[in-house]
Amino acid sequence: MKQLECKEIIRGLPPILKETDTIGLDLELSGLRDGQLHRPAGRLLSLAGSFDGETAYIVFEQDEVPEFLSRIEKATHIYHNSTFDIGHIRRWASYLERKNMRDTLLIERLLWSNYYDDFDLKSLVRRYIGCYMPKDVRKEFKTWEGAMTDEQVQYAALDVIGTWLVDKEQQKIISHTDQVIWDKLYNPHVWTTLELGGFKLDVDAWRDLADHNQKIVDEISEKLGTQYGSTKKKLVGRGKNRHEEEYFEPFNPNSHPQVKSILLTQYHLDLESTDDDHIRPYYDTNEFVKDILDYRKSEKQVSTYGLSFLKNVEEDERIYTSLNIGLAITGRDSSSSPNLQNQPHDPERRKCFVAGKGKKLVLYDYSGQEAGIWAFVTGDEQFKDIINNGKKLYIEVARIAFNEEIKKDTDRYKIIKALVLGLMYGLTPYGFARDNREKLEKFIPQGLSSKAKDEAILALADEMFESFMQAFPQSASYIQKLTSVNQGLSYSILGRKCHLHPYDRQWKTNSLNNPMQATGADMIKLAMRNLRKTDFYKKYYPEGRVAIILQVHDEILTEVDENLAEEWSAIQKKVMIDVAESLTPGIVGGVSGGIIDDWSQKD
DNA sequence: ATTGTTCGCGCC
DNA sequence: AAAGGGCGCGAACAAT
Repeated sequence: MKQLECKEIIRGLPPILKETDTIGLDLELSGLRDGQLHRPAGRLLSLAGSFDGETAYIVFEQDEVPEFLSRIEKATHIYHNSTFDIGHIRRWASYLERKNMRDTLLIERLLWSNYYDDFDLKSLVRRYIGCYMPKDVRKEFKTWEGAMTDEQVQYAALDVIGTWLVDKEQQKIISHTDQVIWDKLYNPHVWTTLELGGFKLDVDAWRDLADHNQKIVDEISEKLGTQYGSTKKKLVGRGKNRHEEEYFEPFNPNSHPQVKSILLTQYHLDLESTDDDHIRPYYDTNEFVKDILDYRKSEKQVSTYGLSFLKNVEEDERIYTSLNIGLAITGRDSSSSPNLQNQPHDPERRKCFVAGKGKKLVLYDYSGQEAGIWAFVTGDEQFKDIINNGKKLYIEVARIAFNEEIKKDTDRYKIIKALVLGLMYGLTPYGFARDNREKLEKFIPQGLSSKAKDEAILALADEMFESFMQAFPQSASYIQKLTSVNQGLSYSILGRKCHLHPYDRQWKTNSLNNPMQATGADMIKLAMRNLRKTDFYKKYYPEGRVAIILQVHDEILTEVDENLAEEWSAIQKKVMIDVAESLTPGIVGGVSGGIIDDWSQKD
């Protein structure tokens, strides 16, 4: 394959550009913190730009950044992964939200989500330009000191040439809907994301938790290590002295092969997996299983959520996550470095995430977001009635589909909840029966043989599915419609695409799941954008008195000065509800939450 | 030694 | 044959 070329490199500032110009831009930095590339650390190596796909202009001093930007102010700016570049550029120059900005990475995801799985610039240059783009030089930047070499300058130049060329091709194929989604949702979301505040952590409390769990881990590890360890032989020494020596290798509870082996040889349990679902049933009757599960629980707390997590805490005792915009195939944002979207629910854990001094947290989450979106996309009048009249979803479903009255938190309630949620995501009766075996068992005749029991459980699951379909014909026909023919594409309510591969055995479940998850993703992005557009935010964000901290898919967390909390809380609530009702008109939007001091509190 | 894959598990 | 979806992270294991 032909290598991507740059005709000319001009070391210096670009000319003044016009409104009709587009310029591909890229920063190179050295000394970025490992795994914290989004944080303001490191030294500027270069800022490069190309507005014709042939010539690259490049500067090396941070003092030149403002003048560079001022010369290209009128043009459309193109980045590949804009949050990185813009986040760093803002360290050296004022760089305010602009409409004429595009991002080849994010636009590629809008165009080809779940069709391609590589979205790096090199892949895009290969796909759109048919050229090879060498990337080896990039590794040198990490620790580079002093001026860039000619080879490195060449690399930086090719980056902006590639970005400019790819953008040109993307603009040829982008649909009107994609364009609207970019302009109205994704571009603003980039700027919103750039302004995420840090989440204050109670470091001492975090350490206490780590210590506590470490003790449990050590105890169980010691006990099991000795009890289930084995004697092995190894060769030691050299020449004539080389001989076999016996040694004791302790059992490692972290090793699934070892756990599996013990279960088989000592307890005659031949399981296909040692995960929670498979071994939990033996928790009360098998001490080994109990120890393993207790161990894993605490081990998780000391590994993922242990002392090493504290490397993410910065000098202000805050954690600044990186929000990866629309990275999931459904368009959800994910959080990394560290991931704050999967913090355990234990109150003790959540208590570590606190409001700063003189501040409050404001948290709202969409209540029953899935059900609302389901009611909208299916047009199911019964679902709409349940939601819009504030009735309890699972209790109503039980009444309508099964003609029974159930109470919250009973076994029957849990089963019906699992059925309803599962149906929206493409669950089959088989899967439903498998995952809810123990609960379903209580509703079949007792004293059956194990084979007859399996059959009875599956029959019950089938029957429940059938009853639901009969009772909710509009939902049933929606499911039927989406799973009978693969149209190749699935859409969010805003029209954001997800490709369904014809030979992917998951296409049916994706076609049911994607509109739900993707619309939820649109909703939360829109809500974040609209929060940022409020007068309140525009006034107080620059003063450091309010900031969005995090979104967790159906939940938005902000931090605000104590004396402004009531006002902001009302705004946040209204913005979130309005967004829901604008995306799913005819469905009453609902949120729950309020003002709190730490993340363990609901409101 | 370094890199990639799998498993298991935390969240919505 | 498999049998709701989407993520990120850490440990172990396998391969280079």
